Amino acid sequence: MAKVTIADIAREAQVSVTTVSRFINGNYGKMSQATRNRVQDTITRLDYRPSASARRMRQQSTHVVGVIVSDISNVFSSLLFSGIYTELQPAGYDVMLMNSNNSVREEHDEIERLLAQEADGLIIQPNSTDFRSYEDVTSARVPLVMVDRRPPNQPDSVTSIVSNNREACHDLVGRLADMGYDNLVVVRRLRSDLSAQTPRVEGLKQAAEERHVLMVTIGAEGQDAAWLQREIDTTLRHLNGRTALVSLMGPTLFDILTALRNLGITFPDDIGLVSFDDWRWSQHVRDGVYLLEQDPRILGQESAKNLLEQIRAKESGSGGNDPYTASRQLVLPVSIVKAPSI
Amino acid sequence: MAKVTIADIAREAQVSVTTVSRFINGNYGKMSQATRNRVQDTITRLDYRPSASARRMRQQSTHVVGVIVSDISNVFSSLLFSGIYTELQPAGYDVMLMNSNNSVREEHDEIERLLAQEADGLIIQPNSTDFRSYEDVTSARVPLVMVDRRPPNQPDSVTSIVSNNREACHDLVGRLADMGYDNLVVVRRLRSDLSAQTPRVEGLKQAAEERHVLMVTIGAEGQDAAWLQREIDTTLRHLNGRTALVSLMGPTLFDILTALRNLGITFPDDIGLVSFDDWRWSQHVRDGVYLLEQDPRILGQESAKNLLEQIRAKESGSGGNDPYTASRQLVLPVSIVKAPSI
DNA sequence: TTGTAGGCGTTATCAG
DNA sequence: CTGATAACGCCTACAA
Repeated sequence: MAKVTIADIAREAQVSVTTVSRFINGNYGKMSQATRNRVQDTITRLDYRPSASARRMRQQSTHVVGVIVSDISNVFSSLLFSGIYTELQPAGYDVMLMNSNNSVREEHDEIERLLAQEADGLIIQPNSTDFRSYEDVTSARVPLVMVDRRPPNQPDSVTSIVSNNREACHDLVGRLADMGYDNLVVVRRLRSDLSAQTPRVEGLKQAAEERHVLMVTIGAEGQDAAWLQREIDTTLRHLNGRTALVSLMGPTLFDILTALRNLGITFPDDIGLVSFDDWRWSQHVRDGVYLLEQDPRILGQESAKNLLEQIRAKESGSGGNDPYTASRQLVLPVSIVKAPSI
Repeated sequence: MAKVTIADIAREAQVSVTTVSRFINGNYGKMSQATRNRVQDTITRLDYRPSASARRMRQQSTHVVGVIVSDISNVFSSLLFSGIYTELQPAGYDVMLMNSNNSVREEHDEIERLLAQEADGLIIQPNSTDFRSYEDVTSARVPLVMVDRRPPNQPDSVTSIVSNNREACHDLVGRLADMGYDNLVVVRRLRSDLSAQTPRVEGLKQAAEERHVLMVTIGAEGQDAAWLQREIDTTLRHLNGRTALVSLMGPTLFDILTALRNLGITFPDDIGLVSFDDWRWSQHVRDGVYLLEQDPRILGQESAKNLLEQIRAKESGSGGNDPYTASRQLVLPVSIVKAPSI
């Protein structure tokens, strides 16, 4: 049973392919009710479905959008995708999702694949600190949104949607200092060259200097929970005064809690504890952990909305068919989930 | 700057399109090193990328696989996707991900979209209790894997990959009875017609009868945390003896913990607590919650592996081009994460 | 209101 | 080793 095509429908329904094509595209305008019904019936009878591949050839748009996240098993990514999908699906776009695994190389491959798919637009959570990694996209004039992270040399002509990590961290230190904390132990665990943790560290560092708080950074990149535990233990032994532990990402909080439990360290009695995380499971740990929280779903929605605008700008051709006239720089607020862990 | 095609390369490199096409597909077998280099250079110079849409037209396969999950914001779904992607990406397949939102209607739409995309195969976490919802797929002879849930009337000719929910629950009751529990309060929260919770309830119920344990089910469908709290409170007041609370899905555990805290009920002192969940955050709640756990990533990997086999079976044409000769019925074990909450 | 025919970018089948 | 050319399934001027 070979695939049924528009020609088959035309023959069976005794009409021309043009008529069938018009029907498919909803141009009933000039079509007698009779033919219309006949075509409809034949289509359902033969179980015909127009080939998306063939349509793409004749149109400039594929109605496919590509999304590359850095780690799909992280809750952040799935909520981000959820937000993206919520906007794109009703608009008639299908989404190809790729996981770059925090690797610049894999990311590059995936960008090429999506360009080969002629995706109408790309949303990327980037891994590279060098925007040149993404110039294949811009030089093809493909609508592009960079979300969650921003390469330092990214031009303003490309959309960026991020959280105000830096400021939120700055404010956090102010609060900790006001509460009487003397030291800050920051646990960082970078997984890719480019990370939202970087601006966070910067914000903490600057504020720590301003407020004369001692800041120690534990770089736990590639280290396991046991290592982290030893490191925390050693570090705390060397510090005098009141110390707050800051976890720069959710998964790290998990390891930190294990370490603290094993070490018999409690919060907020022995130390203060703060973490970035995008899901509130930790509110059930003791009396809850003080959180800095993003809303990945909103990041996703805003990304998708802007991407659609770029696509429209490109199609409408008003701005010289340049999608990047619709680009946008957006910084969303990090919100605070208060809890008695500090 | 119009899109550069294979013809442009041919012209610039002074060869025929055939040669370029051969180059693209890696058929260097019969090609002088000279032309080969010339083509390569021209391709990079003009920044040429073959059009996936056009290739699909000429081939029977699209190298695209469609995945429909029931709720992408659930950790289960993202880990499932992660497993699927891990297998499919290296095999050269791109993945379109769709979220059915636990809705049979949306799911149906998405199936149609994926069929229109001529996906080489579909992996579905189904919402419908009636397999006829999926017959559009099978009648098009498109490779299909049903994962996590199984419609009662699904034929064995279609791959099913699920966990042994029923047996795991049966065993659980045995253990609870041995430990001296008299009552079982089961919190169910179905979100779609078809759910992995159904076989779980069945397993619990059967074992409860066998072991003469009293089982009460709280159907929290569509109810919020406050409602659940009241319901738990009332139920517990009416029970004599030792009671274990069983949560049939992760998100519900979250609400249950809130309720218990608000009610001042502790575990394992006042009651026992057990939950299904696919992520171990709850090991940090008190001294940890006893869990029944699936590995969604493995479910995903197995799904993808079988899908690839079906695709190969179809292409090789050995079994009369029928992908379903490679179908498989697989039941993976639920594992137990012990913790002193019972 | 309906039909004809050419072309979208690629691959496969033949010939050289 | 390389080329010419006919499909693939659909859309859209242009005709009728």
